[in-house]
Amino acid sequence: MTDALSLTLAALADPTRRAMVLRLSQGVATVSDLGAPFALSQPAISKHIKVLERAGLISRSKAAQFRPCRLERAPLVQLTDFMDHFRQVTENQMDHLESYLATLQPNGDSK
Amino acid sequence: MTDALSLTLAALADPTRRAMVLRLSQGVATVSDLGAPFALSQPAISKHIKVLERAGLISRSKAAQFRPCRLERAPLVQLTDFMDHFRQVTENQMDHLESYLATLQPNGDSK
DNA sequence: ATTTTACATTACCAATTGGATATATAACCA
DNA sequence: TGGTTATATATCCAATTGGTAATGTAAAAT
Repeated sequence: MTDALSLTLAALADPTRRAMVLRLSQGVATVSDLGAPFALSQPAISKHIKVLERAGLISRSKAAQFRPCRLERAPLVQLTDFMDHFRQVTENQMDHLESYLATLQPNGDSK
Repeated sequence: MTDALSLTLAALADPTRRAMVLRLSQGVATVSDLGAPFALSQPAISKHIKVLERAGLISRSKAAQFRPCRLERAPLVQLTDFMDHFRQVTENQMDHLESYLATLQPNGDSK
């Protein structure tokens, strides 16, 4: 399971890491920031972050003792592109309802 | 890792299973159909399919000796909804280019 | 009735994962 | 200098995963 998309999906297949990534979608955060919400040991947090980093979902810089993390868009874009393959399957009932209602318009011609 | 979204992501974090799911997005297929493209033992195929089933991504019916599989939309919708949280991050340059070009139209008013 | 087809289940294995504790490193602070 | 803060690394462990070969089962086909 060495390909990029698999790494991304595996990294996101954990609620702790998803919460971290959601947090990072609001802006940069340190390792401690990311770990604060969880009742986990510090090494456990470091491990989770390393998984995200290995998947390319985040990158880390350096500032004093801190390692600020920020979200990277490439893997998210790749995953979104993959999900596009299922557009036909996932288009929801609201969408269908809208098209259906459109056919019911009192002047229901297409132009 | 027992929640629905984690199960879905873990199930998709494997190229074999992603290929199966893509195949199923084109329509129903039997277990053998799904396994045919891969150099894997039959139990390995059955295992992969069971992972997809456990994640709710597919359901199986019965027809003679066959167990036709079909894609279920709910987990895909849930995942798409999750990805929507990153819309701001993933909106691509094409989108931005389009909006930018719109501002350059020779009669660039909004209506 | 027997064989074949399609699939599931079992038992086993190596590798990976998610957690913990304990220890190391490195920068800031007093 | 010494202590504190932020983070990483090293072990260790149990559970899960992805694969295999062997066997079971149920319906179809001959």
